[in-house]
Amino acid sequence: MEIIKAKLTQLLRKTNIKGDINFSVPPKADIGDLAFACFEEAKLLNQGSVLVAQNIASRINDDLQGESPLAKKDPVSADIKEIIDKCQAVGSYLNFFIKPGYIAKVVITKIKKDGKKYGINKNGKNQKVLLEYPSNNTHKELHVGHLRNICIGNALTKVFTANGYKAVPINYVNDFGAHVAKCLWGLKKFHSKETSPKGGEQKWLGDIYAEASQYLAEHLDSKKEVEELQKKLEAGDKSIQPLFLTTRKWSLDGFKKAFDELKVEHAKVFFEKDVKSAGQKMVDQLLKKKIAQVGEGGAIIVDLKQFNLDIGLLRKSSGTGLYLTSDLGLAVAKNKIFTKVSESVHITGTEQNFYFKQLFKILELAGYKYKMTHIGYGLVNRPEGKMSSRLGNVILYDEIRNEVYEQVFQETALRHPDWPKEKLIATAEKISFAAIKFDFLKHEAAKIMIFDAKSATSFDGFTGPYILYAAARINSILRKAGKGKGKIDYSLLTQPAEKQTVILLGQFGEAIKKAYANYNPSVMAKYAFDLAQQYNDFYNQCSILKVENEALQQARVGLSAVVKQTLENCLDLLTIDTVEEM
RNA sequence: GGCCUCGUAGUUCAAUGGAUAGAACAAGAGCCUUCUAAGCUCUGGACCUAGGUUCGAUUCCUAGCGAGGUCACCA
Repeated sequence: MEIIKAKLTQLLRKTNIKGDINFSVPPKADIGDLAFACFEEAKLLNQGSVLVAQNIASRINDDLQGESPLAKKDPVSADIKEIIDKCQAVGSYLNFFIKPGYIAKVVITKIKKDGKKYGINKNGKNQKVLLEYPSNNTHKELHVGHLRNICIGNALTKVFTANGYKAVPINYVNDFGAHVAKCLWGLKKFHSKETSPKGGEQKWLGDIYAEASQYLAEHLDSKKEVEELQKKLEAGDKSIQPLFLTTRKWSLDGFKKAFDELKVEHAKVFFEKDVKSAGQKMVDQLLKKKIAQVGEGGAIIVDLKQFNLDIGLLRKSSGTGLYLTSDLGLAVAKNKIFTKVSESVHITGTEQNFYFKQLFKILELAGYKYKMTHIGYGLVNRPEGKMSSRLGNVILYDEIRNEVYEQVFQETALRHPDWPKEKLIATAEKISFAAIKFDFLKHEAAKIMIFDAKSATSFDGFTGPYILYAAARINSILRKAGKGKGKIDYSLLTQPAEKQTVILLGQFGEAIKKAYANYNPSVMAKYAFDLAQQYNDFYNQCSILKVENEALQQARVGLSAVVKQTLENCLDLLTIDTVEEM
């Protein structure tokens, strides 16, 4: 695609165009394949009207193919006939129709050559970017929000990498805050006599935490006990250490299992317990530098009102820390381990948007220079309303995974009664994760989304399984086609469905750039769906294996193979695997 | 109340200020002796309101209405 654009740019330059030359894709294929909009040119003439733009479009069109000397003599315009069927001025646009055979040859050859690397670029110049997610807490369970967080984080890591950055996924586990104190307090107070954790260790802790939170909200006088416990915890008091370490391990083991199956591969995990004291030290330093000050009741604060960011609380009046305290310590720890970081990306829920503005401003005041980005993702709601732990309608990660898997397994078993059980299980697992991940990634991160188990487990339409199905069909064709021999003539691919498929394949690299520019993996989800849909259209319109002409058959098999390659590359950015059959 | 998001078909979601606002689901009508029908084709159906900037606004600005989030000892 770039080659064609470059040649067209070269051509257009000959027609007295002064401004930048950019191309867009017309809304419908029957209008053209590539468009040059003349609005910019009209603006340069200080007459930004639609009429002027229209005149320019038809003037250029005449220059290119009319009776003008340029059209007749210029070698470039002769050369361009290899590439372009025709061009047409429509309104303020100049639309080009690309020659189907030519673009098929160029695009397919390129994908064959690049293989798994097709589509990526080196724009990032190998700069180091830290991506911090999902920043989960011990002593609590993984719920559907964490799942969305992980899907986004995984995909963004891949997108950064595909754009030439050195993306480093890290995690920051909050294992040392008030929530731990609450949980341990609740455990000691209400459950000290129970010997075996109910419903699994992780769930037991989660339940106790929820119970304790609710109790404390109603019994304010118990707060002091919890605070005492937190102080002991932070001081490393021996009376609480063993219980802390045991329960902490329960949580971490549970996380590891989930991370493994979701393919999260953190390069480094930071724990709050290890960075908190460094954070407290930094608070002292900020106090010395007069960036921080003593506030109400002896608490330590930073006044950020001049930045319209209210006041940041760095240390409680009791002397214990908060999230901000630890996050400062985390910044210190991160910079010790990772040098020359160009950007640090944090992925959390949008409810922390304000918090991260404060944090970034404080770090900036403290002298940190690298780019800091917060990606907030919207709440995950249920069709029947808001999710909240108090109402007891939080969906846990395990629940979703099991529910989707059950449904996928049954459907797969129904379709393939002859398959051995291991194959059914392996296939159903892959389809399940594809369904789940795709459902979360097809939405833009910042927006609130509704998780509907029904539509996520559906296999129709804009879903992961739909795309896997297209890939599975291609596999089937490739198996039957066997190995082709000799050179394949891709210029035989001139049917509309073939041409459209090829053009879409050629746009993959631009989709990767756009996903990066917007920090938005849903661009890749949309692309994968579009390509699968386009291939299904081709599949229905053109016989592949049953066509008489053997050369054409080989070309179509070749096209199928590169569609599969591109689909796989695209799904890989979403950490979704394809299946051989389904 | 201050600040930050967001209002698009019945539903869930798209659209760097640019062509007739795209999909998917749901509804209705078709397509398997033919490469996997978890597929394809066709039919209806939408920019919260009022101003402003612009040749041109779903997109930018202002106000209003509506939804959500957040505003120092919570995570």
